[in-house]
Amino acid sequence: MVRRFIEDAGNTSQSLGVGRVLGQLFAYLYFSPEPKNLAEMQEALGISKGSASTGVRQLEQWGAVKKIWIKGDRKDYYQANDWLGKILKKVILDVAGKKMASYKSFLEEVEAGLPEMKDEDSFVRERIEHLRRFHNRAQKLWESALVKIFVK
Amino acid sequence: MVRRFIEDAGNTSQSLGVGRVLGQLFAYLYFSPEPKNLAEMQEALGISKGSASTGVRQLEQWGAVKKIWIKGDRKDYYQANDWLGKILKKVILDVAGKKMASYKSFLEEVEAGLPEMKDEDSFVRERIEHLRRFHNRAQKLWESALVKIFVK
DNA sequence: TGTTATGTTCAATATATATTGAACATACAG
DNA sequence: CTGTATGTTCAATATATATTGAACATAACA
Repeated sequence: MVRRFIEDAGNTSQSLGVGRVLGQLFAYLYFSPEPKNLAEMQEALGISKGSASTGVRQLEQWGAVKKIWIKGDRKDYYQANDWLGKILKKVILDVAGKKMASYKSFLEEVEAGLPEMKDEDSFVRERIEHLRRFHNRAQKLWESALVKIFVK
Repeated sequence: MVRRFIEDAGNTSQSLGVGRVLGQLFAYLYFSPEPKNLAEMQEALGISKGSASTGVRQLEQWGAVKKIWIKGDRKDYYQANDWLGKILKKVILDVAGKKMASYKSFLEEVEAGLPEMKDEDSFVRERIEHLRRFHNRAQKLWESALVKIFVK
């Protein structure tokens, strides 16, 4: 049963756009009472060493998982946190933030190209002006959303 | 210059996760004073007939573009709308909505599997309970966000 | 210090997703 | 009704992204 949940979680994380492994890893740890090491994750999920290592660190960066030291054991153990809300916020901030950045750099390129533009392209200039005004509003909205997310 | 903007828009839409063609198409129409037909789009962007057709209809569904009839001409012409805010909202609703749906169906599967679960898995049951509570809160938040987006 | 167990990196590869284009559908003109 | 110009569909293919795994790094211990 739990095996199936993990499988489903992998499919879901995949369609959410963060790759199959992350979902599987988190679900595996989330449903495990004891912390697990990389070898166990690899074995349980049938994934590679590299994926387990990379994936679990990504989860850690999102605060989805914490590292546990077990004395006398060289291996790194990991356990899922269950602050689901917190985790989701971080993931959204991270993912959406990257998208924001990509969009912003597009706008910067447009603005950089603007001076080179011939005067006859007044329609284009106007549209760019619209775009810029929209960008300013959207930027402010996004920043206030960031504040809300962080404060709450 | 405008050619470059269109190119950039394609790269941006790609990294935003909606494919290169949609960005190119919208930018092309957004910077064109006159409406354009499918053949022109195809020609200007170097894309296939299929892509032009499919892409422009997707844009239309998002309200990013409107169809124009020119009398005496059999072809369909399209023109960009410049309600950028409105468009962005629709796109986000659509994209995020699909993701929501995928996540929701995951949760449904988990709930469906629950009765089959052995009693000894009390830890798993507890975690599922957490998950469900989180889901309810998140669902409400999402719905209120929907309302805000639609009302404003 | 050298040996071993573990974790990390990144070029090669597999997988998922977007795009193409040829076959098909549609509708207007003659 | 037939021929032609246009739009659509979807299996094949190309592209972008995620995953693998062998080589490398690191640190604990003898």
